[in-house]
Amino acid sequence: MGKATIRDVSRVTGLSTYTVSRALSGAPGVSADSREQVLAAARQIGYIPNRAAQGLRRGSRDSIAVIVASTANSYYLDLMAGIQQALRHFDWTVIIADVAVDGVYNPRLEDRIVQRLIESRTAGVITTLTLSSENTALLSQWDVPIVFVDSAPPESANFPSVTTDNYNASLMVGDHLAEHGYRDWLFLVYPKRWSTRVDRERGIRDSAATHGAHVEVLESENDEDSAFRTLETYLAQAERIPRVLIAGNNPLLLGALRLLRDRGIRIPADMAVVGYDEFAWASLLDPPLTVLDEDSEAIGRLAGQTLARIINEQAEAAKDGGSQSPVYRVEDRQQVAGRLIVRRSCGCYVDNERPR
Amino acid sequence: MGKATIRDVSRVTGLSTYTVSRALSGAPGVSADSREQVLAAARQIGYIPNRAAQGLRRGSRDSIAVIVASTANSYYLDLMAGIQQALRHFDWTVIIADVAVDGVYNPRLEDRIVQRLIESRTAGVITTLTLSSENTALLSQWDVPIVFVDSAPPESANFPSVTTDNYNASLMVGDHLAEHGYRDWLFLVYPKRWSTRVDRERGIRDSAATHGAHVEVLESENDEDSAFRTLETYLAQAERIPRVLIAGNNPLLLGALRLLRDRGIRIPADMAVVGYDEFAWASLLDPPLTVLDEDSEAIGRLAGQTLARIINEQAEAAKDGGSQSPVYRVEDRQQVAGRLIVRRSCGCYVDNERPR
DNA sequence: ATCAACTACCTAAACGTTTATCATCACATC
DNA sequence: GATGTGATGATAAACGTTTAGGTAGTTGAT
Repeated sequence: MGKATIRDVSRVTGLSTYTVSRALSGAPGVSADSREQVLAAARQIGYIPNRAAQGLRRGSRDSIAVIVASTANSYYLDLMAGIQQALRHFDWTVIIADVAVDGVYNPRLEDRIVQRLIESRTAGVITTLTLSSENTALLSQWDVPIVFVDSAPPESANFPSVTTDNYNASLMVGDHLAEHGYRDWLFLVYPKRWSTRVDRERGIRDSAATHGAHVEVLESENDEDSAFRTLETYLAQAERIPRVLIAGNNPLLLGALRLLRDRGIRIPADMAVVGYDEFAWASLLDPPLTVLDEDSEAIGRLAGQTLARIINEQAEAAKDGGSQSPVYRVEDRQQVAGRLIVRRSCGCYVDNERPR
Repeated sequence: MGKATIRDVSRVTGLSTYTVSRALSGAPGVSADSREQVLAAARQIGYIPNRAAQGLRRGSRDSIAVIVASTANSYYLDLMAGIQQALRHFDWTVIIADVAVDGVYNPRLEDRIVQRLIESRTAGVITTLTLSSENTALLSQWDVPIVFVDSAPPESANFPSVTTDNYNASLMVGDHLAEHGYRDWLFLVYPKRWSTRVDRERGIRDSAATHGAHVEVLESENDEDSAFRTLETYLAQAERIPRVLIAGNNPLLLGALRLLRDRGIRIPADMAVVGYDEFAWASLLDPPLTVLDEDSEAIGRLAGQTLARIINEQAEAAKDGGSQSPVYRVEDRQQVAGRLIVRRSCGCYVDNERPR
């Protein structure tokens, strides 16, 4: 049949819906006998509870949303894995909300999605980008906790955040390049909407300053094709090619590598290359790539744990008749250290990746 | 406040909840004046409808689930992009349900997730793996349409499916290898649970038979590490290394390439390599990889379109008092042609990837 | 025998919507 | 003046759960 309700179970067993409900949820106040009966009957008629009704009645919120802009970056896969890991033992459904259409960020879609999340009374949000202030406010108004990952939260409400320590990461990159003696760097980077940009750029600039290197910052849209074209245009008008290319993230790296290959620019002989974000194929490229590894799985795990804790505390407080709004702690602004994986594209001849 | 209900809007405007409801949904039977008032009031007090209540009352189902096993394969990204594209203009929420824990498929999790999908009265399911027959039956019982992508549906109910034409794809691979004169192939492949395995293997075997080549089929679990170890064990006991390695999918390819690099086996001089599934870095590897491209975005698009049509037809039929169960058509078993992208790992010296 | 304290269960009212049914009013028609 | 006809809106009953408040029945102490 396919649509048995709790009342059907009640009818079949001759017990009230109250008893059935308690029996099914494992709550006390039901004899072992009755419980047995209920479970048997439920199985027999194929009863499966209706989540919408449950949610409505208990005012429960049962899903968690991860907001991303264009999942095309494989970095999200690791992030998601971490999040799933942290939330595995809770009973939330994790949903991915992509605010990009055909790979490019779309503010109207962001609005629509946030609206939608509130409509379905989402329990919490993990966002990989700085949401519009309207949307942040809206979510807060509806008491939906937000955790920012690899993106800057608005200063206002000390929102929790988990971020790579991008500034120090950039210093590591810069210092390593300086050790090679390179003094002429090109930093190809995505727009400031992805706020990690700020710290990454600051680190690179500071490091350059320290070592007396010159750094050019070249902004591209956050996708492979834009990176290709931006770099193409830049090289066309540059007097000489920079000694080093630093790619702000994976898609940009990909676009850049394509261009360099087409141009026949040799790595690292003509131009050394360093990327942000480790990825599966990095060690198999020609040459193997030196990258700054973000450990996005750890970031995801941390974000998931933090969000879970906040939601649970919030539920606790609400049960005791306290405030509905989530409580954020100062120590929930967390940074995860990155690490530099040195391979050959920077000019080193070592390959420190161990086989597994 | 953050929890205005339709009754609050009703109170503020002095109109009944009936009128408010109709006004908000844009249904007829409300004067322009009242509608105006309602909208203004709703905005003013920050009313946002409660999806659970709506769903409960109208019995509507508003999300679509994509079931995958371990998203770690980047092929899913393209697939998802295609699905999202097809469903963009409908009002469903697309959720990803991963039935793998830490990257390995978990049958208990599959059960739990299907249960969950029914609890939340999911509108439809796209699955990338052949679900257990219990779960397929369960979903059918609850009238949830299922579309299988790159996986074999059970023969029973002529479920719709969208698949690469794996048999012909494998013939293409085999034929190309034969042209090179290779006669000793190793096919490294994932378990039969991912049912594309069957056609892929059949194609390879048939092609080998046609060309008088010998093919060894080596089964590994569906992840990088297993592939590495399986191949390692195989090579340890093999008399000589095969002339060709065909990797059944991306994670296996990755594991295999790692091993070959560690062993110092040169590609294609010692061993030619061909993979299934195109991916962004394929052309940048050393050597650039010859792969069979699946066009998973097209597959996703097709699957999304098909599912949308079926759900809508189902809703239509239900409205006219007809049957609730989805109607599947024979022509919804669709195949998408693959194409061989020839680069260098197979032994060819051309690189036919055009720069963009 | 009375009362208290359980246990096991029931009845009925919620939760926030949509909608079937009914009511009212204005106007036109005869 | 009686009647019909649309338009607009109100009332109340659903949808499938959970749960507050209550009622029996049993047991044990007094």
